[in-house]
Amino acid sequence: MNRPMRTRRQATLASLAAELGVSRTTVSNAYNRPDQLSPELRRRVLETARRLGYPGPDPVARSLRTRKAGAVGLLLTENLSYAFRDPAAVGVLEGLALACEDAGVGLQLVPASPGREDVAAVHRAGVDGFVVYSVPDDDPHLAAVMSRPVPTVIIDQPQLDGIDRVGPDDAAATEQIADHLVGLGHRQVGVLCMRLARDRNDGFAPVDRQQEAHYHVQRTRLATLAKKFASVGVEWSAVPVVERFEHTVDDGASAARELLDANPHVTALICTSDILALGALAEAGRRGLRVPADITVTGFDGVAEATRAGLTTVHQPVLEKGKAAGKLLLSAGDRVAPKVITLPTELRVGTTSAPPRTAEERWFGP
Amino acid sequence: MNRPMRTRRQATLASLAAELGVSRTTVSNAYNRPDQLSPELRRRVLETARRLGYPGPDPVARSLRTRKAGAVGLLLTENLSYAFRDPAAVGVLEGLALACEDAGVGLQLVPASPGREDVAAVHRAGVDGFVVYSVPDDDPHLAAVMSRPVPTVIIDQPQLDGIDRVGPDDAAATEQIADHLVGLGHRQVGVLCMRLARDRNDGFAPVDRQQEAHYHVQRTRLATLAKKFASVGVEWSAVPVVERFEHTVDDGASAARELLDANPHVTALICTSDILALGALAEAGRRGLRVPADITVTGFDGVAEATRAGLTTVHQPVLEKGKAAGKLLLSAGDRVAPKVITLPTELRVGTTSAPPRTAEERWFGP
DNA sequence: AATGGCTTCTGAACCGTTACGGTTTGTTCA
DNA sequence: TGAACAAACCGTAACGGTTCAGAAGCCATT
Repeated sequence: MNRPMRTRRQATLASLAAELGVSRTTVSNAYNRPDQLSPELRRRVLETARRLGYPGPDPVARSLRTRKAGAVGLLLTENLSYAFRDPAAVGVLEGLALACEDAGVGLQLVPASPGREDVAAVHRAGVDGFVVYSVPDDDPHLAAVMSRPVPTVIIDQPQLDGIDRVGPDDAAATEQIADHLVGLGHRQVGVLCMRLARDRNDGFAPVDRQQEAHYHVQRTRLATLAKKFASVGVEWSAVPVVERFEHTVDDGASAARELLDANPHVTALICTSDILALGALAEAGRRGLRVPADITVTGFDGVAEATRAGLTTVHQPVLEKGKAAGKLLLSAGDRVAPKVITLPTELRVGTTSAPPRTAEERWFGP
Repeated sequence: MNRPMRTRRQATLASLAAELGVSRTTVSNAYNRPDQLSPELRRRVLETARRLGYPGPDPVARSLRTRKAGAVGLLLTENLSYAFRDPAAVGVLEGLALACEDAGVGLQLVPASPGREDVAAVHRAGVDGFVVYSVPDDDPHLAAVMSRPVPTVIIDQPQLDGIDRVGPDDAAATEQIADHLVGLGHRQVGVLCMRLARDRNDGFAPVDRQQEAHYHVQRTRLATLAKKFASVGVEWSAVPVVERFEHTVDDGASAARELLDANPHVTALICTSDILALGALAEAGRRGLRVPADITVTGFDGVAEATRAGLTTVHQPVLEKGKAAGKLLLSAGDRVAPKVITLPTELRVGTTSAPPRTAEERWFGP
């Protein structure tokens, strides 16, 4: 405790009313509807409140009565650090926070611990709605949110029956980058991707694991890459895909190392996030591979760091994504049918992609 | 609305009890104290709940009765984008979120819009305590938080009477960097700082504005620099200090430009944040100034980007700062006296600081 | 047969507020 | 002079739970 402990029970609206000899309604009005009572009485109420140390109507009691919590909940991935370390996630968070601020409602981060399946926090959260971001399809927290009788918006998740959704067209975005690489002539590619399921698997991900991935975004991107490259004759099951549970630049680098050690002839590293791609660039540098002359590296998301590094990537408006989700949630109730917002993506060709070296060049230099 | 609208009024604990022909207490116990009723009855309760679409006890009503909201509020600077763009702030946020997750409580970002002095959101937030971070001393939201009868912890603020506080020893940290620069021989220095008050002033900040700064951290850092440099004979009022309202790399660059245009003989740019320092580095590069041969640049905070850039800076454990604040808040009540946690700082000499060039070198090259 | 100790369930009080539909008082105006 | 109306204030009934001190029933012990 860090404030001078009030010796007796906190003053309440009722005790204040009693002290003043007015009804509780009047005190309530003094705070909420100044036009409902004379300025003089209001002044007296407020002054007595100050004298008695009454801090104003209790927010929780008010919420109960008005059936408005004045906050929305955000459920995000099991790993909190991920959300704060990934610039794309921070962008979404910021956009969401901005939308909430605009509307004057709070944004509550709901704890969703990974280990203990402690869904209770979801039930305990006093919020008027939920935004769900980057959660695996089978996460029990997601199910818990769905069981709450409040509006919900999901970001970057597969379409759920009757639920608002915000996200880019991941398949189209992936096609853009795939077309770019195919057009440049790359056929021997490798992929670095983020975690595919809730269990840890730092290493190669076989095709079945790719197809069964619980993270919608990763699943879609991999599936689209597979389709695109298969269409130009690449046997996808032979394409190395390295997965990382954690999502850091260092993990991107180690994934690139693992992939290149086993597949030195790869001409392009396709990364399902910019962060991983930045790591791949670092690893390429360490190996003395020039980018893009010796190897092409591409990312995903188009975060500021990637732009600065000249990374070829697909940009998506992460801030807008969060904002749109917030607005959607806060305008629920106006609608009757669920709404889906698809955000535009844009291929940004940087300085990290080029045609592959020919076999000759590879042996004898350019 | 995005869920099949329940045609009639939501089921409540009472209606469920009535349906089952048991008391409300028993239904409540089915959810909160499974050991208080027979497994068989509990099963029936839960099953009937499912059938009736009862989502479990209402969080707000529960909060009212138990007097626990299960969330803590975070009040941060007027500018939300700042909090998400500054890696140091994100670190604090992450630490705080981790502490909250550990304790299973939510973390609610309380909207504190800059323009409209809408303090209502602070009063409306159903939280068990507040963390206040990086808010100007005279912000009305801060006053509003103080008026709420809940524990509060402040980060990076001046000591407030009877309030827990977490922060580095900014004065000591600043002395470290000042001593380093003085030791190298720098006497002609310039300073880039963040906003000093709530009004915008992009430009030089005279001494009185520095002294009256409403942001505690900035005020302390400037005051300590002034003291240190004065002690070696530098006339502080002649030292150029450029202020920026926004806190971005670009603003750091433009501030450096403004300062160097007016004071080309400056040998060291002291920045009160790493972000500004990164901008200063960029501007130095644009001018063809070599760092540290031609000019020394230092930062503050020790964020990852700064380390990567080899910036000389004072590191402070931002993640720990947030964590400590969270733990402190969540353990309030155990204590009776307010607690102050001072975090260690560490001078990290990178590759951006060196002795100043002599006048000769400046004219004729090294 | 009385006593004590479980387990299981209940009744009533309470948490602090706002919504709703009034009543009272005073002023205006035909 | 009295009808009409606005301003100011009030009483009651929720809002949806949790909690605590028992009551009822049952069994084992003394």
